[in-house]
Amino acid sequence: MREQLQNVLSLAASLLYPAPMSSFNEDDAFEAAAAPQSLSLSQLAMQGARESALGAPDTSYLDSLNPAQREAVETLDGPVLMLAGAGTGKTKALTARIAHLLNTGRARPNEILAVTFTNKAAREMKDRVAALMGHQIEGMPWLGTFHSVCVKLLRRHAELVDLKSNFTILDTDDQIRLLKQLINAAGIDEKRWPARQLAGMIDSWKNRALTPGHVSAGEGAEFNGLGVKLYAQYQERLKTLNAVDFGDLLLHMVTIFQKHGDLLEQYQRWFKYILVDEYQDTNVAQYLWLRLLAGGHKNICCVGDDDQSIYGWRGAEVGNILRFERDFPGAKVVRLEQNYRSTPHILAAASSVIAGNKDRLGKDLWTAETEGEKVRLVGHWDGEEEARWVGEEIEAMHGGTRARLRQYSLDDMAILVRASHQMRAFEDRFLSISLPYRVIGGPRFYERMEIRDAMAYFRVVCQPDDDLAFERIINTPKRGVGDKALQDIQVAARSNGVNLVEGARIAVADGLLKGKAKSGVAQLLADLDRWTSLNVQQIRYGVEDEDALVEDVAYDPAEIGHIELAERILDESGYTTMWQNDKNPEAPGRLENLKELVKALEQFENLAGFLEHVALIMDNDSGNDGEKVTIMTLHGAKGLEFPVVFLPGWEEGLFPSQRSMDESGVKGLEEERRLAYVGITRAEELCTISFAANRRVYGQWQSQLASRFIDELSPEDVDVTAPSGLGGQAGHMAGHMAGHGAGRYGGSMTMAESPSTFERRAAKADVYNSPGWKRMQERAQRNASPKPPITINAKATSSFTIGDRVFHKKFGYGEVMEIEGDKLSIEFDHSGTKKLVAGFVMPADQAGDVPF
DNA sequence: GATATGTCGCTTTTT
DNA sequence: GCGACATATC
Repeated sequence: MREQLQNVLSLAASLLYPAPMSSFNEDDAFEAAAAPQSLSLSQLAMQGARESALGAPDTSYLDSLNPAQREAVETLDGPVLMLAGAGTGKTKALTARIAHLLNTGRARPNEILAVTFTNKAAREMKDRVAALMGHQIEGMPWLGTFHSVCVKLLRRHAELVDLKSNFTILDTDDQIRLLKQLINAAGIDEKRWPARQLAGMIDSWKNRALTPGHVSAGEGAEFNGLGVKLYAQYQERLKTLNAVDFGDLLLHMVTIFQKHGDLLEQYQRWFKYILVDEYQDTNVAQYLWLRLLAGGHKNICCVGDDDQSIYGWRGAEVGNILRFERDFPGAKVVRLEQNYRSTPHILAAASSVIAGNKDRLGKDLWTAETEGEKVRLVGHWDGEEEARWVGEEIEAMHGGTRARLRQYSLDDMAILVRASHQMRAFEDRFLSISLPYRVIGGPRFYERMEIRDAMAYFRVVCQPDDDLAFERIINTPKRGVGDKALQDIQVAARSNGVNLVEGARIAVADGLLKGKAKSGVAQLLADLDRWTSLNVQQIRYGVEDEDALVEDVAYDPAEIGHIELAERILDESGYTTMWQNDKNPEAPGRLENLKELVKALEQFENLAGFLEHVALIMDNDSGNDGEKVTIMTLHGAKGLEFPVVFLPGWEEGLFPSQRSMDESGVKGLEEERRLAYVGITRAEELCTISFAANRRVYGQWQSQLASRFIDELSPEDVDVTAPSGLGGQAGHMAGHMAGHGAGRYGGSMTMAESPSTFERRAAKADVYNSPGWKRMQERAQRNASPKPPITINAKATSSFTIGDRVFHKKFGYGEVMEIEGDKLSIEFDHSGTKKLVAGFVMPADQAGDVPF
């Protein structure tokens, strides 16, 4: 009770004395962070509600828990490791635990640190806690992803690592561009030493919380002996750009906590309880960060499943979960083993696969269910047939015409692939049969060129030190500024020790630029100044809370809102005009996207807030319109569940991925196996695994071997299903291939023969003995004979005559107007007249064969 | 400096 | 079989 009184008092204090920037003052900083201005009333109301709840706490949320879950929820103090198998209700337990902490008065909402890996998980947790408590939990500012929590902390203490609190968060693209510059400056061949690779190395160092000074000599000498050196230079550049990358968010906070014990102690005291979701996915930096924060009271509850650790390639350490008990002696370990999601066969099949892994903490999943279909296994001739078959299955199940099975909504069905390039086959097929689908994790809205360009403008306006953004916009739209002019500006900036915007100013003033370049840059600078003056810096970083990142700022009526500002930036810069004048068929779509971007701004108070959101939340759960089949990667599917799941492409090299095995050997293979486990356990009622004998890889036909994971499935839980509803499509396939082949490359293409290796594996999988397989084999042979070898020569197909309708990938459809040798003059329907080499276009009727 | 064509390398997985 | 980047040509 005394504590509660204190809480209320300090809360009141926080309202009277705003927190100073970047300082820690326990009495007010956290309060301000968690419960500033507008929340005061609801916060106080909640305090009251809880106090009354203390009299007769409503703990009905405990009633629906099973004994293990209940134990995990009620063991509030001290370290707890919750080993939660797939579908065992771990989110339920986790949220009940938060509710319990609040309900028993152990902590106030803003004293609980709860971290997840994805924004989705964070959102779900927030929603479910709210549902349990019967009202919105407004004061849980520290429930979020590792990254978003760290951004909040880092904004407050930025100066401790020589940053300003309005630092920019760079995405991978910016990171790569920056590294490229450094590699070029170091005078080594960027071809042989690609920036991507360096980025990967730096990432892995950061994941292990290694600053340049801590990288071992051996590792640092990688990358042509320059690894650490470039890393150090990169960090220096980030500092001058006032920017951080993703890894820095964690690493800087670890550094700060390690260096400033007093600050750490204050945070240790503040975060009374710590909860961690998906603990098996934590990397070393995250682990250290958690260990530092939990170091005082050790009230840390980690939830995870070692069998679902699938992010080793990103630096996740399964070891973290395996040694939890050593890190936190006396830890209580609770196993959640009752599965509420899948039918017995699905569960058994998944267990039989994962049993192949060593070093497991070991869990025995069980279910009270008794009914259910076996896992289905289907072999196909090639990837396109696989897609066709899946499409037909989905249609049948959607129509409710599958024997023994109920009718399913398209939303109930998902296709989970190993690698995103597998998605195309399904997309193509579904488009041609008009089966609605949604792709999760595809190219994202915010990664589109026009969106990144627009955001680069916003970035420069918000944070003028952001040279990368400036480089992006300086000649977009064209202002007559080429490489030469940009170089002059860079030199001017460097020799004066200023950012590129200022460098450009100097270059204009000193007459370094001439003609078009000069006037173009001068105009841009004038525009930037005007926009900047209109952009009120409404954020006071360091005093923010989860909902309102913004201090109340008295608006000058002369000032304009950020939405209007954004529109003006895009118009006045000429960026909108640029796309309006663009004749490419995709230009209208890009303008649409820009409109959407401006619309998205409505949800934010200002440009800076928007930029931060975009940097951290690369969500794209748009398109909730109507039923759709979901297509996504296995990684993306973790944490989700679907009544019907298709797992295509179970072939050696693809799944398990060759690369994974080459790079990480047995460890890599085991991670792939866990991925298989994750995939199977996503299914509630029906799980269908498939593989193809042939697949096109890099445009080359390759024969495939059925995956070793197929051998590992327990036979008694699997039905070998014959592909059905096929036949008579040889002509279509040949035509399809010709359509592709007539494209740009057009070299010769030979269809592989049916591989005997495949047959051997198939025999093991018992496919070979099934009537379905025999039929398929026959059919395959029928199809195979007219098909390969097909030799296509681009030149041969390029005999056009005047008046022919043709198709070009970029320019769309058009008509041949003139022919000079192998050059055609084509009048495109939407892109004007162009002169092109014949090999670049295909007859319009052939193009019709190719979806899009 | 901008455009059209050629070349290379590549595909896991993402906060 | 695609896109990023380099080169050639205007």
